[in-house]
Amino acid sequence: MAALSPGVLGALDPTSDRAVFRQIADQIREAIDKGRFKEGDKLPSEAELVEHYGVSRMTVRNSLSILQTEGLVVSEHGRGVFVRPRPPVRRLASDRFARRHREQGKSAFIVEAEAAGSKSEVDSLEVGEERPSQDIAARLGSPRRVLARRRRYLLDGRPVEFATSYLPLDLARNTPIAQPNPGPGGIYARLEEMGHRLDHFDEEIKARMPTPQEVRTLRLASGVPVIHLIRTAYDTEGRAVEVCDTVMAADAYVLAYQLPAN
Amino acid sequence: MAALSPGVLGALDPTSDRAVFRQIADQIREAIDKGRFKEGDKLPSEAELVEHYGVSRMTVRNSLSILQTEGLVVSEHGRGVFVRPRPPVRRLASDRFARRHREQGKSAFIVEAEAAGSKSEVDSLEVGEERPSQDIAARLGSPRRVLARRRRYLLDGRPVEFATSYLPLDLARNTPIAQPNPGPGGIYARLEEMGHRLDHFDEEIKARMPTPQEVRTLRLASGVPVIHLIRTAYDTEGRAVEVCDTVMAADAYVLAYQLPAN
DNA sequence: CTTGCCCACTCGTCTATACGAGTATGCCTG
DNA sequence: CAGGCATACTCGTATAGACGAGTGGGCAAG
Repeated sequence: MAALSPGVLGALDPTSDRAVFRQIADQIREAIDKGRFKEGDKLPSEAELVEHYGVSRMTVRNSLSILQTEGLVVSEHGRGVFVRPRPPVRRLASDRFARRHREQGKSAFIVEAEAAGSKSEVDSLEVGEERPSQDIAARLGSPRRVLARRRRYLLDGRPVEFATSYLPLDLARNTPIAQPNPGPGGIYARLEEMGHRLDHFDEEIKARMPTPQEVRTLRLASGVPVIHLIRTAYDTEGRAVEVCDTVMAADAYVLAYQLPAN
Repeated sequence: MAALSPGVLGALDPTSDRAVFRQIADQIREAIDKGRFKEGDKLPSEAELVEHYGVSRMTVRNSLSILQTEGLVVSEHGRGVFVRPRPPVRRLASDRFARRHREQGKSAFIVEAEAAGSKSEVDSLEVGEERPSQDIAARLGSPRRVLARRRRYLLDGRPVEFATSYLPLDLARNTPIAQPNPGPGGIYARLEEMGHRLDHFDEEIKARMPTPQEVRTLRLASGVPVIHLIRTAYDTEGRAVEVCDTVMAADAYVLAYQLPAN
């Protein structure tokens, strides 16, 4: 039961006014930053840390909970506390909705995933009519009812994104868009076939901590924020034809945009 | 000392297998969501919650710490625990670096802030030469040394963003760009005057929890992630002339992009 | 050899207590 | 009335102990 990780963690400074649990968190954080604990490594158990620092278990747990909310470590019941592995990230390029991609027939998500060598799935597909929230209604020009298409995307079995598309009912009712599978190229291809040639998209991006519901849906570790993206699609007549509300696990994504300088 | 918030919080379900501290957190969260506690409101004190639920103080604190990491509440030593107020949000439009804005002479940040009726400041401006990190070097075409310009932006006295611009030394040395104040229109205006007509920007966006250093610099409440934006500016010859690394308080920003559909 | 159980070790939940430190209020003093 | 102090109330830090529940390895029985 002696120090299982000899020399990796130092001693406390009793003269410091920094709280003990913060000092412990600082030392572990530094050890991770410097690579003395690597991705996936098991940290010393709570009991070992109690032993090493001569503090009570609650103090140690307090330290570990700090590192957990920072997203540095994850704890697994019955197994230990581990340095959080950095998952592969998906890069979302700003041209992912370009017409030329649509014309190839596959959905943007699947094309990109396959290019990255990952296995992708889409599940919990729900399609139905509903009353839009105030925010969605405002973006769509205040329709009374909308068609909502909900789906969750998984990458190599891990849920990474949950998205809902909203379309005005007068536009989507009794069309392939109201079917679970709207056909090759997705709903944007169908919209264009129906005469709504797409002109541009507006995207709004926020980041925040997930709600408990989002934690479940995306199986998020603690300390992982979400990226909340709201995209509005406009046709060439300036009408908003779709709003897509997407919540992404922030540790699985990097968004890329290209902006002209003029 | 009776229930100071009569009826707002319910009772525990002893038959539930949901942990007590989670049930308490659930009830407070629901009360906030439904508006029974409003922004800035003081929650019942820990002692009152202990009384109300008949649990120990550590259990109550555990509940509150959940809500804190979710970003729903903030605690203030000696005062109480409060529903976190949603700060005013700065909207960053994707045309904020358009040439027409530059030609007006003011920096993008200040122009936007004034338009929104906020008072803006820039502080901790540091300009100096340094060795670039591996990542920055790769984006700039592997220069050995770079000019770094660091600054922090404040809105109505609150720090919201910390940014560092990196430029290849051969391009920036002995130019106004190496001065603390580069003059009207900022460094992009100077670059264009020097013959580097800007063509486009690449922006990469990630979200994550802040480091302790970022918590201090941006005075972040717990439960607030950061948005990490890395922008690379290219001139018309395809050369990367600047990389700007920006860390933003996520609760203060919404990023907006417009994408063409073709 | 395989199956199943037990046990040791891990983190999860909860209690009870103590003292420290920051804040606000009101009273007392000058 | 102004200033300062006492006090009560707030959250912060830390201890010690108890039991529960998930995991994994080893041992024993079949």
